[in-house]
Order: sequence, then structure tokens, then C-alpha cells
Amino acid sequence: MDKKITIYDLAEALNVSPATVSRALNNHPSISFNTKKRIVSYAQSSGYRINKFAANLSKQKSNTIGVIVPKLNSPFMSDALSGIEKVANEHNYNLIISQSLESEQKEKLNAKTLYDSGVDALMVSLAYETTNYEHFEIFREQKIPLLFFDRVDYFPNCPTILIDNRQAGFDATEHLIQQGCKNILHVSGYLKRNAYNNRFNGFKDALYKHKLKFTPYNLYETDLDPKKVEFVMEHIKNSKEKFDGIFFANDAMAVACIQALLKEGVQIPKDIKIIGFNNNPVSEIIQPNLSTINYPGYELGVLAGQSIISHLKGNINIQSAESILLKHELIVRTSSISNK
Amino acid sequence: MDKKITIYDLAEALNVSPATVSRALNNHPSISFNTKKRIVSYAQSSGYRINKFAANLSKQKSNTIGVIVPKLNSPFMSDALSGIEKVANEHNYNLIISQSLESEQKEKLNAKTLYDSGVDALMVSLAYETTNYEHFEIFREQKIPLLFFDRVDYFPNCPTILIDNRQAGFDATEHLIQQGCKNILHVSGYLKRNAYNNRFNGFKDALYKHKLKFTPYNLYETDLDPKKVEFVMEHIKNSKEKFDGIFFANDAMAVACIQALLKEGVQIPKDIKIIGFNNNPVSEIIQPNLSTINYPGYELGVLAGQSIISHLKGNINIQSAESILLKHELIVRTSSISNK
DNA sequence: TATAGTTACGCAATCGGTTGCGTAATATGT
DNA sequence: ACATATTACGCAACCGATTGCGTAACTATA
Repeated sequence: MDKKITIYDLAEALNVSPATVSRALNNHPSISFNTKKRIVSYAQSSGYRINKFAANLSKQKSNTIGVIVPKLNSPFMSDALSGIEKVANEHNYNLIISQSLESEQKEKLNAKTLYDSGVDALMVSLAYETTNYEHFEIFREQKIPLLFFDRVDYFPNCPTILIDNRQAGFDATEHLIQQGCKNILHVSGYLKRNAYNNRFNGFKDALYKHKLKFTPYNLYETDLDPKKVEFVMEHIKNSKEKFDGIFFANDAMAVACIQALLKEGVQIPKDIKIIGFNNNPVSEIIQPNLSTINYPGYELGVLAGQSIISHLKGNINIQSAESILLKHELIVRTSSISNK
Repeated sequence: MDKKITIYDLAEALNVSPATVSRALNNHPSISFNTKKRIVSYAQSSGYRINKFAANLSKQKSNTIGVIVPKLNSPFMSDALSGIEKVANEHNYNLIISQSLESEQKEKLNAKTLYDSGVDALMVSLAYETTNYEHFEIFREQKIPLLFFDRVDYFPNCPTILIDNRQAGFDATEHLIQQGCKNILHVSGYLKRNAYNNRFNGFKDALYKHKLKFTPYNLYETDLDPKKVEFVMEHIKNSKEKFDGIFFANDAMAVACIQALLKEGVQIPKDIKIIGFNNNPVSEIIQPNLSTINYPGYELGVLAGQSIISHLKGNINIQSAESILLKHELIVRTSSISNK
């Protein structure tokens, strides 16, 4: 069992042609039941293993899906990847995962590598930095299905999967307003990324609807790295009119800020009401428990996986770039409620 | 640019042989500098892309590393994967990641698939269930480097990368003892997995050293799913001699249990001192802050990646199955200290 | 200038499946 | 019994790069 066995070996041993072996193993209709049985069982007993290199070359496909994400190790993204992997695995697709680490250049390199590796499809969540998209053109030229999730941008005929960030931002903000907040700060991620931009727009929508004024002070843009919480604190303290509510674009920063605020003696939610985004596990642990928007990472991954696989299997009209908006959910916990 | 360009196209256009093109593109020494320059620059301008299917077939290698983990989406594992990916990416290796979801059967299937896909190496963190290892034999037969990390088992000539769980378990337990605990409960994961078994052994070592008695009541074995915290609580309440300290084999369960205990009016650390394991981000958020053992996932991933790539590049004697033990670190926070 | 040594490249086999087309053998219809 | 359809399989080209071996052209040595 040291030497690799090929279909030629099987063919010789069974006195059939390699073509017949190949067809038998692939359950091709033009091979008789008996011959198939003979071949398949002999293949098993002899320990034959297909050589995917050869199969890929001749079929020009790899049964492999490429994924590019900013970072593997965030609760949201690892949930999403887990969902994608589960679906891919069930359909016998392999997943090649790579990280852009928020760098446009690495994203481009990864895209090239995945293209060269012959992935059958590509799923992307964009890096913070990315503003130019020509590295994806080749996929379109070669008609390789391309799908964006979570961090997306407009791309003709490309399905996107994410939640309605604008509505979610609106819901979060309106919730704070309903709890009595009048001067709300929005701590946003980079606004050029759709997710954050839309949350911000939802924020403004809610202010507008409830006739609250919006000044530049009501917005603080950051990369959402919790280590930089001090800058957020500075902004909060420097504000002329004190904020009575903060809507954070993610929970990690919200939690860091809650801890900093508590240390300063600020009472939450009495002095400032706070809501986050993502329903990160820590939101249930922090005291006070953090209100947030549930962004279902795992389900998103599953849907994204299913969507791309439908495309690959041709079940779906490839033209129809359906974009899926997942339902988000406002989760009210103690950090934002007024009667306490 | 619609049709794919091959080395044959380049060869024809430049009046050289395909062999020369191939060698030029691979910077083979027997091609003159000028010819190389001609070929490389023309290849670039014409938009030539290598066909890895063909290259893989002829070289019988894929520049791809397979990874099997129990679950993608735990803080520890996604950190480790992030580290692995970073290293792999830097060395131009692709990463195919698959999840066993703690099932031995899926682990076997994934191993088969990855073998068939022609990965150049395999990195594994074992599923809870796995007791039989024959699905890895084929890798050894074919001399495909195999490495285990975190959840490992003894495998001749296979490098393993993990922390010294026994010492870590000992350190955690001794810390509780030093804080005055006399009757400590150890909430363990499945003991047939080395990581948990060794933590448990370290636990017993510490009790023995400090002449504390160990009875079956001092051990509670679980799958560490925080949803099952009630069973742990039951065990705690049913114990005849009240526990004054608990050493959890992971932070997630520790946090769940702290919340349950607090709800019951138990004071931590006054009544019960608690230490976890992993240094999960939540350990810094929970009140009281959870003492724990830092298990550096990212660094582990980086080391594991470097190790397997050294093997692949032949820098290291493949025989020498070096096993790496990472340093762990006892992190003392408020959940375990006595003067409070 | 004859000989040996380099340099630079081409020939052709090889990696192992896949698949369009052709055909012998058998089945079906009248 | 004869024409036609169907079944079951083989032939051989093909996918696109890699590489051992051979050799023409050129350089260095005596």
C-alpha cells in the first residue's frame, strides 16, 4: 500500500479500460450495474484513492471555496466561518480561509492566491482599508461566483448577505430615545465601510424622526479597537453638552467604555444609557448587562454558504444576484433601561 | 483576456519551448538572464496565470495545509487558527480548515477528504469523542507531516504543541490552596482528552503535595458546555462538605457558574474562591474578575504553523518529532484572592 | 586547431483522471 | 429474419505544467 494506485492499475487488474473505471467510480449511467459493482468493490478493497490533482486538472474545478475575512478571531467572524464550514462540509466542499488583517494589500494578495488556487467560488468580508476592488474583477471575468458578507459594498450582480444595518442602527437609537435620552453619542467604526455607515445613517434617522439635533459632536469615528477606549473617553469628557446615551457600533468597545465610565464614577444606566452591537458573549457578562443588537453570525454563515453552493450547483439563476438581509434583534438589558 | 493563457501560448508567442517558459517562470538556473526577462515580462503583460491544477498534478504537491479542529468558533481556537493562518500565508501556503464538531466520525471524514485533497501536511486538534486513530495512519504511510496541537494524544514521531497542562493545573490548584482553600472541587472536561486529564493530574498533585484529601466528590467531569451549569451547581450543593474553592477546566463554564453562584447568594471569593482556565476575554469582564491560566492561543498557532512549515521546507529533521510546550501563566484576579 | 567543458535550451514522457465519439454486442419491433 | 434502437464499453485526445536527458552552440584550455 505504499505505491499509489491509479485507475490504470484498477483497469489492468479488472481487464477494463481506464475510462470505464473512471465512469464506474463516478456512477456514470452508461456503465452496467454489474461492472460498477465489480469496479467499486475492487477499488475499495485495493485501497484506491482518487488523485484530486488529476481530477481537478481535467475538470478545471476544485470543489473548493475561498474565503477572505478581515480577522478570523473575532466572535462574530468565527461564528460566521463556523456556519460556512458546516454547510460547505455537508456539500463536500473544502474551505480555504485567509485573513486580510484589515489590509487592502493583503486582501489583494489573498484574492490572487485564491484565484490561482482555482477556487470554485469566493466569499469575502472586506477589510477596513479596501477602497479599490479590481482584485475581484478576475473572478467576474472568469464567471467565478463571488459573494460578499457582513462587510460588503455595491458590486453589480454580486449577492450580499448581511443584516439591515440602517434599520438596526435606527432601532438601537430609537430605543435609547424611548428611554429618555436627548443627547446621544454614536461611536462608529470606519464610515467608509457600509456596515458602519449604515448604522450611522440609522442613528441619524432616529434622531431626525424624534427631532433631536445632530452635531458633529454626536459622532465619534474609530477603528473600534478597545485598546483605544481612552480616546473615546476623552471625547465624552470634552463634550460641552453631556451625553445621556451612547450607541456603540460594537460590543467590545462598548464594554471597554462601560468599564472606563464606571471607574470614573459614572452610573449606568442612570447617568448614561448604553447600547452596543453584535450580541458578543461579553454583553451578558458585563455589569450592567449590555443592551445590544443581535447579529446572528452563525446563521449568516450558514445562509452565505447555502447561497454560494446553490449557485455552484446551478440551482439558482446565476444572474439573479439575490441579496439577503437577515433579521436583527434588539436585545434590551440593563445598560439602557430608564427605571433603574 | 477571456481565454486562459497557458505556457504553450507564451512559448509560441516567444518562439521558445514550453519547458523553457516553465523554467523561466520558476527561475531555474539553466535559463539565461535575458530569456528569463523576456519570458517573465511577457507573461506579466499578457496576463498569464499559472494553472495550479496542472502544477499540483505534476509536482504531486499542493502548497496546502489541512487543519481539523473541534470547533472553529471558540475564542481559543479562533486565536490559534488566526496564528496558523498568518504563518501559512506568509509562506505561501493555503489553509483548508474543517471542523469535526467533536464527532469522531466527522473527524475521520475530514481526514479522508483532506488526504484526498492532497494537503501537504495536516494539523489536528482532536475531537472529544475520538479514541481511534487509524484515520491518521495513511498520512504517516505517505509521509505527510502530521502535527497535533492543544488536544493531542501520543503518536510516535508526531510533533505536538500545547502547554504543560499538568503544571498549569498544579499551579492553579496550588494558588487556591495558598489562598486558604481546603476542599477544592475540580470541574473537568472529558478526562480521556489529554488536556483535561493532565489538568486533573496537576490538581491531584497539588492536593497531594499539600496533604489535602481527594475524594470522588472533588472531581466533576462534564463537557464544559456552559448551558449545563445547573448540573455543576447541583453537584456543588449536594456535596456534604462544602467546597471553599473551585478550579474550572475552562473559563466559559467558570463564568456561568460564578453567575449562578452569585444568584444563590454565594459570595466570591469570600465563601468560594474560583479559578478558571484559558484567559478567555470574559474573565476580565465578569465581576469579580476571574483568576485564570493564560493559554496563549495565537502564539500556539504561530508556533504550530512554523513547526509544520519547517518540516515541509525540510529545514528540520523530519524524524525528530519535537514537541513544544508553551509557557502558561497564572493570572490572579479577584475571584480567588483571600483578603477580600 | 583539436579537445574538453559550459551554457542554454528543446524533446518528449509524465502526472492521473475525464469525456466526446465511435462501435460491437445485444435487445426490440414488425 | 431483418432493420433499428439501445446498452456497455474502449480509444484517444485533453487538461497544463514539470523535468530527466540529450545536444547544439559557445568558451576555455593546451
